[in-house]
Amino acid sequence: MREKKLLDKAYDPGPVEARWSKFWLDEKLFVADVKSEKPKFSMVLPPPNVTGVLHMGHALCFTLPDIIVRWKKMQGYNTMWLPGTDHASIAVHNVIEQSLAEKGLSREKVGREEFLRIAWEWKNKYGGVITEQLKRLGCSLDWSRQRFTMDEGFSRAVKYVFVSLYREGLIYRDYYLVNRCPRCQTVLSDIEIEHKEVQGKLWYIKYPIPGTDDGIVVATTRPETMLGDTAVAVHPDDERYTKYHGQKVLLPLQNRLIPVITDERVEKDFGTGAVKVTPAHDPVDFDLGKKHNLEQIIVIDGSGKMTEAAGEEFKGLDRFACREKVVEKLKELGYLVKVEDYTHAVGHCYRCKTVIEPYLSWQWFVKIEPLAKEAIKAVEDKKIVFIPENWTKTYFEWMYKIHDWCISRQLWWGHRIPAYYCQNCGHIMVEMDEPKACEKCGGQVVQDEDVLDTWFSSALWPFATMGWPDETEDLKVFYPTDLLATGFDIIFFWVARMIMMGLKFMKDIPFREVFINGLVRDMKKRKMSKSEGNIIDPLEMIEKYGTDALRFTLASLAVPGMDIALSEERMAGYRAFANKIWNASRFVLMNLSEEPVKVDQKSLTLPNRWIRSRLTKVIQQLNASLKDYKFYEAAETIYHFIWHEFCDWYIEFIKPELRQGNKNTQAVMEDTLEKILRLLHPFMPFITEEIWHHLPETGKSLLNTNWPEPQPDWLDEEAESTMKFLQEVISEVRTIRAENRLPVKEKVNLWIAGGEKNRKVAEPYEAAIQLLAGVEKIEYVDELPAEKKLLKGVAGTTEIGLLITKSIDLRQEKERLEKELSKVEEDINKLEIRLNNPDFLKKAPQPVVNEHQQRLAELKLKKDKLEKSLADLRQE
RNA sequence: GGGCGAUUAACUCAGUGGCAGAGUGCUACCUUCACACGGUAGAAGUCAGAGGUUCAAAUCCUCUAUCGCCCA
Repeated sequence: MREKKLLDKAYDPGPVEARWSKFWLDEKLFVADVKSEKPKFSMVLPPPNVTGVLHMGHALCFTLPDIIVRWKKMQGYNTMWLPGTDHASIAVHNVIEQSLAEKGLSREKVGREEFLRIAWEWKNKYGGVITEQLKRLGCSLDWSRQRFTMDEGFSRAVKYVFVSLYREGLIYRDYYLVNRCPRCQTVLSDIEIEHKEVQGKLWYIKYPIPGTDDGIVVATTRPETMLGDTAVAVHPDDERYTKYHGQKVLLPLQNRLIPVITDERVEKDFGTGAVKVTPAHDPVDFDLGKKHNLEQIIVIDGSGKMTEAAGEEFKGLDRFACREKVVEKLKELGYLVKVEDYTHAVGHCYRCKTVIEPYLSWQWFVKIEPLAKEAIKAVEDKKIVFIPENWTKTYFEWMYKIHDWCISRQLWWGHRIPAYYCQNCGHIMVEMDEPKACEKCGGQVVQDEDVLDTWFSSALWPFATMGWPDETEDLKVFYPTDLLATGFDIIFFWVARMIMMGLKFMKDIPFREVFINGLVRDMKKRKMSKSEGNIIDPLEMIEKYGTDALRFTLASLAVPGMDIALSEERMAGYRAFANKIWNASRFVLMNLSEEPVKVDQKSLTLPNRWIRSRLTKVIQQLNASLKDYKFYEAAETIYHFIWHEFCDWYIEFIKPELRQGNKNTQAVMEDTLEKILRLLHPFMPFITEEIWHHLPETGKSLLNTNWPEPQPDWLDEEAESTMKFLQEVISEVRTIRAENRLPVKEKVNLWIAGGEKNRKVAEPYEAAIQLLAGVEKIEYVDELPAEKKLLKGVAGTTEIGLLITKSIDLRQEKERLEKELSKVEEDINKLEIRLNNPDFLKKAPQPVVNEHQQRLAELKLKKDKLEKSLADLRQE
């Protein structure tokens, strides 16, 4: 006797998830074995910000690869999926500064050391939130290998990379115009700037020629920068300005004489064709200034305030206040010619949305071209492939016109730049360890105040997490990784840079495939954002619908290359699916045989042959879909199979056999459910694990079982077509019933035409037909008698009739048949047009023609039968 | 301005040349002994528009319109 562990009537995800989550971790089921003989499958998790809380984007980006990892693990791979968090320089910095501000403090007041102490304390306290949330998603992450981008080993790797690149000349320091966020008080790289269309103005300002009434009118969107102008530029071919070449104009408000220069880069069509040149505050002007040897006058400082150089009147003003004052002043003095509305793109800080200020300063840069070249080649040679493939183009577009990467940040939380300056002679030393004194003059050294861009360290994630620069076992076994799953928004920030750094320092690609998932949006396809208030919180969804439902929803919506419009209803639908599986399993468990039984493949009844044939095809389909990361297709396949084949037909069909105590059917039923649980496990790990443990004779974890192999000898086309016929008969009876308002309780007698042939097929399964169609008695006849009072229908090409006792409204029945007839006639018409076309017969492939002909023949048969039934009806 | 993508049932979306599909919602009936988080049946489409290629187009090509995103 086997122990029967029955299930409750409804599935309650909460306790089940808590239990298995803990079990998987306690039993270390996700921990990879570096000594394993199995082939490896490795991934690194895109490290979420340590400040972060789980949002739907994470949920998607982590659920999809988890499906792959669990699938691979069950397929016998030694899987390793490495988790961790990112130190998120600016984000943490902002948090700490804010908390200081609340206490009336500032980072300057507490000092660097204390600031970092507070930051670490904060990290240790709150940094684990997102990791705990990740565990609730059920991701099979190897927590024994968890890393943090600022842990000791990682910091060493970062320093090592900086020092090597510097020594190779790929990192340099330069006085350059960079993007600075006046609020975050740091510079940013090009790609950390978001360009947004802004309704602004175009101010036309006259710069007079001294001693005349004449002058040059320039147009600008930023009048406040005029205080730092050092030239006016025109196009050399612009005849309007030829006479001014080589002249000087007077800069209003500052009363400085500045030259008129010529340059091809000036757009003749913009404004008046003459532009002011502010080398210290505009990227184009910066280049012009270098080319024409112009002075760089800084009039706006790093906080967005006007400097001394802006003049007594403006100094200390905020840049926008200054703009107003400059405009007012110009107007007053008669220099303002006109003002136009003007829409243009303005750079904003990607973190705090403040308008970026171009800022002239000493910064560190990575010389990117040599690195990019290799990274482009790796993708060109298809050593790394993007999925979907069209992201390759986006990657190339960016890589071809890539700029040097500004990596210094004026923040304290992060990897401090290992550059040391001699206070005596100014010599720069870049070292792993702090030098005691200047190597040249023996003078005292101070370390660079700045830290590195967070992405500089994330770029090392795939190998620094595995112990690099040491030659570890992990690196040998698990690098390069097989797959990286991430969002398209960080292809530039992260993916491209990992490729560059991986190729540079590991001499090998960091991953073979990059799966780019879509963005999760709301039902109106808007981005989810706090300010819109349209956030769907994954944790809330987990509470309401269960993790499995959330995971399945995300999988079913994950069409590669498409954004996801998420809705709660969908999740409710998949919670219902979970409940459906639960109850189907409940049924199976209630009907399990007392003794263990083996399936006898040779003597299976139809439904068993059918379900095993279908199961095999489903496994094949799932493998194909998952191989191509078509999660939606895989989800749909398993959903349809479980609900609409296993539950709707198989279970219903075998009920009579179970009542008769058919042991072989019990065995197939149990075996099929067990395989279903395995197939569904990657998508819905919790409920499947729970149900599986209710089955007798299982093991430690479903995760340790093998992914079912398709069994070619289970394929059974004959069983599938017979089953189809029986399904059609049952459906037709149900349709006739429904259309004629015959409740299931009123038993009817069923007549099936087709004589002995159909008797042979249907007779063994009469019990099932009776049960599923509400039939009392089944009669087999060659043809349905015309004189009988039968409600007639056509199942496939077989005529069936329902003999009823009570009289019903025949008008209903007539309408039904007429409607069906007209549909059939329409289809016949379409097919005939095609089949009467000689070109079609000549040019279409033979199988297609055959298929059309066969379909037409079947439809004609059906039409005849429908017409006959209608005629009978009219006679009554 | 350059690039990418979308437009299919009321909604959200599958569908890469050969019968127009799914889920949800809707309508009607049914509390049948796994499940009302359920069952059965049904209605529902100018596949954005125009042209072209083809025996055959939702699918390939061209143009147009609308909407999104990325980069200047």
